[in-house]
Amino acid sequence: MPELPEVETIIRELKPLLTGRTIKMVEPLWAKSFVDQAERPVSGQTIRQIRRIGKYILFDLDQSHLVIHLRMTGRLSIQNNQFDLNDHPHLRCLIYFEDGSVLLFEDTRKFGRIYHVEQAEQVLKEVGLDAFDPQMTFDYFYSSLKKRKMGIKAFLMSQKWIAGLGNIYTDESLFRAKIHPEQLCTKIGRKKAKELYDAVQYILQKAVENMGSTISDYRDAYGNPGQNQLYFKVYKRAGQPCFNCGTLIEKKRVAGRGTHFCPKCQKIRGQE
DNA sequence: CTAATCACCTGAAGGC
DNA sequence: TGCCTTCAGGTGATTA
Repeated sequence: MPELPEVETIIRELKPLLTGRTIKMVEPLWAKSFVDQAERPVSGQTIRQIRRIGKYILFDLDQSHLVIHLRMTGRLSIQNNQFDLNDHPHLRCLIYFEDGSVLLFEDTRKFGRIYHVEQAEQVLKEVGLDAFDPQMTFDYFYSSLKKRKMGIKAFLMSQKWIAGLGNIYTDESLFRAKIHPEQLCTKIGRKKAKELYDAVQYILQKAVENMGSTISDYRDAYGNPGQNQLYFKVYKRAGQPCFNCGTLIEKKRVAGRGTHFCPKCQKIRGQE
């Protein structure tokens, strides 16, 4: 479910509410949801900083880190008082704070994880620079792109060279840049790559402004859906006319994922 | 190195 | 109504 814009929305909401709070204890309700790989106990530590790298949420504690990935259906929310367990059938982990508040981790499909580690790198070793990292310049983007002998969709999705894009925003970015998802990276010239870089920044920024996209499961920390799904140009629009040219949007499996694109606007090119 | 296929899970939707 | 298949905002392991 959540890609960069959804995760960004959630951490912006959690930051003022949780920074400075001290953890009393963590209670996993589904054992796999909480992975404790740290020597030091999590209890008694205070959240000093909340940040994000790609789709990962990081709580920097005094001596260690909580690294959270929501995968497909994970949700985080804060309950300040008594909450009714009956309202949360997919509750997987609870983080209790000294002041009486509780962070709920709900996750229907049980793919999400909360890692407790001494070093965040233990979890993030395969994750590249965040799409919004100041070091993610066009030159950086293009130099990693032109070396890869893979399709452009696989490149954008991998998280290794640019972190934060998932299936929705990859398809939307490629449509905006008018690049076919199976276009080989090595065949994308500097000019076209710049259009893609700009498209990625634009698409992600607009999605953050719209508080993320909700297809079915995604909710922010207050339980609200996003609004960005109202602005999709290709995602979930198979069989509907392209907003540019009227050609029907196609759906095809690319890089293992259902991929939406306009066959006329997004042609595979030999070079450009 | 890259691509493809599972695996991990649950629930919704469509076909018959 | 019910059964079966397919699909889903993700990633990690394994196999060609």
